[in-house]
Amino acid sequence: MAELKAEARRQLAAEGAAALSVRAVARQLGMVSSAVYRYVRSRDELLTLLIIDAYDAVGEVAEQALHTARRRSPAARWAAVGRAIRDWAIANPHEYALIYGSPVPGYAAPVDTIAPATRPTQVLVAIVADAQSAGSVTSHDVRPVDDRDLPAGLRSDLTAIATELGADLPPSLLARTAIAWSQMFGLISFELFGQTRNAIHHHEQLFDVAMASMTAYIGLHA
Amino acid sequence: MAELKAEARRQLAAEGAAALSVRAVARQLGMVSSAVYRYVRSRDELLTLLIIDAYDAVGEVAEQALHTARRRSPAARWAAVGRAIRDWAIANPHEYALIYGSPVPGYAAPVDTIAPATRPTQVLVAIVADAQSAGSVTSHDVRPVDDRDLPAGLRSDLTAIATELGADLPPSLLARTAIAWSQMFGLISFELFGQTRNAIHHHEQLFDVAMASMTAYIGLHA
DNA sequence: TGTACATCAGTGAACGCGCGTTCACTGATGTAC
DNA sequence: TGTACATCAGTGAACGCGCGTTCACTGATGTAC
Repeated sequence: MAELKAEARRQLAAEGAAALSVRAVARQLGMVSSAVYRYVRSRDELLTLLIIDAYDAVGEVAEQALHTARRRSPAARWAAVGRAIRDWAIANPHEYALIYGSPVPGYAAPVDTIAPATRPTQVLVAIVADAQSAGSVTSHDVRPVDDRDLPAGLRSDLTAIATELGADLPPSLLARTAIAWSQMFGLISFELFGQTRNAIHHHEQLFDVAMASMTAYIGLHA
Repeated sequence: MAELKAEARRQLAAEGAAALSVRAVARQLGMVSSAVYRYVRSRDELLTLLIIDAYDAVGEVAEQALHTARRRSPAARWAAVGRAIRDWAIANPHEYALIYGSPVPGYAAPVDTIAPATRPTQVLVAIVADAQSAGSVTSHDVRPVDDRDLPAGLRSDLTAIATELGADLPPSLLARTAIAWSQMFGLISFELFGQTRNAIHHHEQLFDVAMASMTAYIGLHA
């Protein structure tokens, strides 16, 4: 089973999710294709395993980075986690694409993927929540400044998310966090998917500037 | 030829890029698969046509939105273009995924796609450049405030981009634009690719808040 | 200690499928003299 | 006005391929009495 997953991961890394096939995995493992069905109900289930693994891997990396940076400032912690996620994405582009890229056609993510999917997000939210409860989030003039800047529907979404994550975060702060969070993944995706090819060459520098910028935008102190 | 592209687009919309096949297109058109080769050298060329069309479509939509909002404030123009891009993405999710999602495995984008790919970006940059040359960009305290906040490598990338686009933009301002730009596409991708499923339900409201937030961040006045 | 039996990993053949691409061809339409 | 010829859109068969999945099976390993 471990070998199967390892080989599937290898093929994912080499060719991408679309090219992942039960037969190729079996071939590489020196067995007949039907033998794989002893371990896995279908190709989709194999894909699900890989998706969960990928979320766990990036979640692990994020948690590890936060732990290492735990004594530093909130802004430094956010940047450290961001950099760790980016490094992981660059090292594992197909795994990144599998979970943060376009959905695999015809594949519907089962419930088992939900929990691992939230791991990296939880790490980022925890940084902001900690800073907030330590009273160190700076107020500034870039909206949403406070909860009155948010329409009711969005405000209730954000309140529900905060409750779900057990974080005591005002919706406006969580909104800024979500915006910074999507900025981060947007930038990684642009870099990885080639959108900035021929234009940006110093991606790491841009990423660092973006992290500094976005932490200031959220209100995390340096 | 027009019918061929139309049918290919229809299949792309229905099933996604991975499922797009020469044979299926031919079948739908009531002809034999080999007939398609009279119009198109290979499946990859067909894909390239669709990619160019998609970039042109979203570019067109962005340009149109800017034109309609041309008398409004820079911030309102940015938001209008953003909303237009998001609307287009929601209406054409597979086309969006084709150009802004994970790259199609085994497909290498040819040179012909470069020019159309820059169209939406150019619209956004133009808004900022206009505001800048009108002297209406607000300075603020979120880095990068000025060019000294940028490392040399990134600064030269950004200078080159400004020159390329014929825009007179200081690197720091272009950096903020790029960050806001990737925020916007990150948010659209998260929404479209299901990353915020079960958490955010009022995507449009979040998007509008993000646009307001990011224009303030760039320094565009409302 | 030895035997009968169950479990389990993996085999091999087959199913029906769709794919991209090549190739020699047909028959209708248009053009030149 | 009529005929010979070229162009062109599309045909039909074939190539070789890889895929997911099912099914009855074999043979080794482990377990119970």
